[in-house]
Amino acid sequence: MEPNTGEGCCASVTEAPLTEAESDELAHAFAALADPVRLRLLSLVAARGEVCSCDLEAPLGRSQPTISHHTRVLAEAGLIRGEKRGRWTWWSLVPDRLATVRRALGPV
Amino acid sequence: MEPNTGEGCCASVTEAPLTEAESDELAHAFAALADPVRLRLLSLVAARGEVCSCDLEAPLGRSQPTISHHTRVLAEAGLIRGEKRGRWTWWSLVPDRLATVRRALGPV
DNA sequence: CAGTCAGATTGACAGTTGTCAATGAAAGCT
DNA sequence: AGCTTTCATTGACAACTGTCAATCTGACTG
Repeated sequence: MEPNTGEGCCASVTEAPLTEAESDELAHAFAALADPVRLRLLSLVAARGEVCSCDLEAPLGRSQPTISHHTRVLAEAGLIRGEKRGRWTWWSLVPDRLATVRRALGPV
Repeated sequence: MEPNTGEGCCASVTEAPLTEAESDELAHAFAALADPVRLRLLSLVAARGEVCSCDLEAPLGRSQPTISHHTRVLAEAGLIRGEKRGRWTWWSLVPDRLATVRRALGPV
């Protein structure tokens, strides 16, 4: 069994004891997922493929600054990516990052 | 495509917009995973199969009340299960729960 | 029964987080 | 240039969270 160096492709909770660096990194990702508004935001982005911020306020029932806060948290965790086009910022998923986090919870 | 009722077996962020109930439930699970000490605790339990609380203080570098706090959070999220045998509480994973949370992050 | 040991609970405190109103910044329109 | 729209940033505040010292509860031991 490979030692878990903290730099590998797939740190997993169930494979080998996590290093501090790995657990910090993973905890950051899970923290981004640990809010119901952000989870619904994520599912809206997933459902529509691409969404601009202004289309999130109504379905999520939060103010514009709050939406901006949540998109930033998700983006900093690498789970979504924003692309500015004209006046709009278009948000989309980062599937690889989601897959990495998912794999951290155990064998596929 | 099935509507997401909030009572199904596998609410998923990437399948259909989450209901508020689903996102609350999921966020609770992710919040339990959103701490590096708890992630390392989880990986220790996974590595050894069964662990008693007293064996967690040293590797995690936290006091006994803090360990007790973290095991409680993980247990309330359904991710680990504690069984009292004599003076010790033995902790083990709940694989089904881990799988459910994992599946919430997308298709297998 | 008195003592010890594993673990839970309580209380306190500092640090973090979700929220919104107000403001700022950049792009497009007239 | 001036106005509007879209989003980001700042500041403030209440709520929550991780941590430990102190204490309490049970279970075993002698």
